[in-house]
Amino acid sequence: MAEQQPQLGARKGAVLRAVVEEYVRSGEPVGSETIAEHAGLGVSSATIRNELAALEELGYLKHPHTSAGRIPTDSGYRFYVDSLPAGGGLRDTQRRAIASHYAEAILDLEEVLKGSVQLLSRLTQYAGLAVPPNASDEPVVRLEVIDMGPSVMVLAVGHHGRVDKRVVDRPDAAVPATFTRAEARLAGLRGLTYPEAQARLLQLAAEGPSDEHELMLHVAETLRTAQQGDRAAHMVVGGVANLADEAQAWRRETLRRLFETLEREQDMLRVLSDITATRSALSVTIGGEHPTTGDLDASIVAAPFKSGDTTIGTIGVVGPTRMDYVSAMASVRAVAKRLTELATELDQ
Amino acid sequence: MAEQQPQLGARKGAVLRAVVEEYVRSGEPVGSETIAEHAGLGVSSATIRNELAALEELGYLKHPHTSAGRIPTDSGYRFYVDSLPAGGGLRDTQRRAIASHYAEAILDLEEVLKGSVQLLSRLTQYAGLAVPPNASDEPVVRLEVIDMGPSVMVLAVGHHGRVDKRVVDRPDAAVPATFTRAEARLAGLRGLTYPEAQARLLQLAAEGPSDEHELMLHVAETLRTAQQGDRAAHMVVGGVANLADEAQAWRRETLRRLFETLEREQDMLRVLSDITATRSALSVTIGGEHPTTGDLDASIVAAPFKSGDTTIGTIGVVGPTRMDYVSAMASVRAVAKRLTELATELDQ
DNA sequence: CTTAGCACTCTGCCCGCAGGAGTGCTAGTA
DNA sequence: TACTAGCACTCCTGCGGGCAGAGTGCTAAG
Repeated sequence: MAEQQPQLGARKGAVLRAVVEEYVRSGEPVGSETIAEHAGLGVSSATIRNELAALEELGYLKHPHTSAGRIPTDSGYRFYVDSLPAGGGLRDTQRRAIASHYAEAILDLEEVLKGSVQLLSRLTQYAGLAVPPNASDEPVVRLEVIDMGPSVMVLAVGHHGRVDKRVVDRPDAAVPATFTRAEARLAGLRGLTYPEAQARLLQLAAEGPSDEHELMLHVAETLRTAQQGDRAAHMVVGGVANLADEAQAWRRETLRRLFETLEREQDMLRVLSDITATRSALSVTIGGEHPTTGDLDASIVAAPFKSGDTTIGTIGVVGPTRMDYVSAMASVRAVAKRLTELATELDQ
Repeated sequence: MAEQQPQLGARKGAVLRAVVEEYVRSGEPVGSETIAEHAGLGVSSATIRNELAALEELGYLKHPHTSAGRIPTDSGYRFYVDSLPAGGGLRDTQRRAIASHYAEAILDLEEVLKGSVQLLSRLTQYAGLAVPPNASDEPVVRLEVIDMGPSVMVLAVGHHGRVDKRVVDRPDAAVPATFTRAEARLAGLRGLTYPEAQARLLQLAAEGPSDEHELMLHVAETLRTAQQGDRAAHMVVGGVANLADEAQAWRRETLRRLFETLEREQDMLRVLSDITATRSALSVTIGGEHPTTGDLDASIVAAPFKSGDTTIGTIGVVGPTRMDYVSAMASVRAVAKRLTELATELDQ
């Protein structure tokens, strides 16, 4: 990472880092004097002023007004984040909180995710969010069509513990025996992956007796949604109250839009998948780097978690661009790591 | 309702109603002049001032400071709400929105609830919330124990379309045949209600072979949680962004606490069950009338919905004490009515 | 019982001003 | 050449005073 960023010269980099850290800490625009005193560079504030002017020229800093200190731009945060060392940054209290949170074994991945999102929001004081696994590579362990009288419930259980249900109209031609036969056929699909089972079902629907036809199509449809769009219905969000904290300087209107965005799960899912598609490990999206976060002054720190070698989901935090990136990144990294261990273990 | 409230005299009542309506509309403390002009009582502002002073004495109004107008106290809102006529109050646009929302038939009650909560939040501009049915009187239509390799998934499906799952440790003594036998036994419980099935399971666990013992206890436990505490996991909340709107005068800190409370589902569930336990139809809780809403300046309007004659859940909205009660009550009443129709129809 | 009239109170806002923070520049120094 | 001290300048912020406005509460009269 640190190699890819434009060269700035060691001191400019140090000054920029100092501005970011001080601004994140205090929330006030940072002046040359403060940096000269605290950053330990051994130069006077006048020299710092020259550097600050240069950094502003380069687009890393900005000025609320003439006689105020500097605050970082999105690019400034970007430079800062890219210049951070790859690991570490976890405070001892955080490390302990993580350890004790996962001390109790929970077997249901969905529950684990909910807990992890809560944990992240407590660790960082931002909002936590997670995209649970979708069902592409997972084997199907159970498919059912349950006669509910006026309707039919279609149920699919995946090997990772995923359960999808849909309630659909009862086909006119269906009689009790239809369900018995259908279930027998469905039992034959166990062990196939979702896409395989879906394909096979379309075939069965075409071949099988006409009263089963419709049922099979419903099951196929259930499997299809389980593989993609339906993830939305299961996005996990927690700790949003943190975003309303006074420490976050969001204007009321921006805050409202932020909450709206968090509720439109489709949007958040697109952001997260955009993020994790481009980068394979821990990724940070800062303000305007993504259109959705841009006009919200929000940043997202997210990391994928895996089972074995395949990525099965994403977990992260949302906070203000003026975020404690060190702590957020360390927390997300650590939680994603634990999740990967857990998921790998649960699946084996 | 209107009979139970303390007698005030017609004009005092009219003045109080005028203050509430004007304050809800404008958000500004209301002065005697405004009322004299708009309320159409045909008396001068001086007379109104006397009435206002009396209403303040009685605890229905308060004064931010000497030279400001009046705003209602919680008791003031209470009087206002109790004096409202029992029905009506739905605007035409709202009526149409409700009709078109339910035009498309959805069979899954859980999905219907999510949609209804969204609908309510849009209708009222507050946050919607709902407690879905628990599983006390419902017949069990399917019970399963699924061998997931290192763990076991217990699955219970209720007749209303409810699905409960739990992932538990795989008993050491279990072999594949254990699951086949267990499922056969579980099939025998179909049609029993949750408590009946639970009782029967404890019996089966005691009688049955030892390798099934543990499985049966897990199933019994799943049924138990489905009947009570577990409801928390399914509380539906929507439109919380509305609460962050500038129109709502909540201080930042109060807003944060409000969001925290909404996230602690247990708390909200207790509030809602407290509410619906005491009143059978549409109920309104205003600020300090309940400890949880008291220091949040929040009110809750909620109504139960039923299937046939039994109450199966609750739906409502949360907003500021300075709420448009007429619109909120009408919307909640109408949505609860539709839900009752739908649930009754789905269950038959 | 109601009302007109009026003195009084308190807020909100505008204004101007002083203080302060921070910059940018220039000239001098290692 | 790179740094620094010094200083003029800019712009925000906070504060006090004064003024207009809203609204009350009281009194006295109808």
